Amino acid sequence: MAAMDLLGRRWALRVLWELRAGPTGARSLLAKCEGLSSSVLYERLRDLADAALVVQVDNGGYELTELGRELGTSLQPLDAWARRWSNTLDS
Amino acid sequence: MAAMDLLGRRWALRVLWELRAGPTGARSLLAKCEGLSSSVLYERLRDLADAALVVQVDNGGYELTELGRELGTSLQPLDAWARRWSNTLDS
DNA sequence: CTCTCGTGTTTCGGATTACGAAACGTATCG
DNA sequence: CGATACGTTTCGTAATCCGAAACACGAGAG
Repeated sequence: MAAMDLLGRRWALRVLWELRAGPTGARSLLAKCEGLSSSVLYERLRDLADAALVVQVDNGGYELTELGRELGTSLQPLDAWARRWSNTLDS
Repeated sequence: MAAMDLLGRRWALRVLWELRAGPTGARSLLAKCEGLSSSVLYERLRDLADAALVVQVDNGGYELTELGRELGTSLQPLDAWARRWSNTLDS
């Protein structure tokens, strides 16, 4: 499964996750992802760009491509599950 | 997002992915995941077990828990997307 | 019983990757 | 001209991963 090789890399899924909200700057991504270093972020952004899931916009920020948004929506059930799981951890 | 910290680790998602098919042995998982080393596999299996997503069965193999199966089904749209994406790579 | 084969599992040295802070280039605002 | 904010790169250190080897255990065969 080729998609897993890409999404399995550290922070790849998380970065995609954050980009679902819309165009986001690099420094903003770093702020949202606690523990992510800038060097790794740009490496992942290149990975995702090479896979045609992300493109860079005029002002320098990043946003999902059509393909990336499709992946984003198919991540929605995972989002729902993660929220439920997060709640069971509290109790 | 706590789920991302777990699933963001290398091979974590992929191992879960493979376990959706049903109870699977460790050596079988190594065969399915080309490039995965045994040391990392057992580390991930421990991670997933600590998160109550995976349990070890009598004969030594591994299978998803109820929680793990829920996560598995929420991965189904991602599965469908990955297949579509894999096809676009061929053309 | 013993030998063999197929498991799950651990160990460890070398290779790869990630971290984290610093710095560079550029643009904008006062 | 500073000062600030941003995208980006660099680099030494730390963490992680790979990969092969080995160990432990059980099931069958001879």
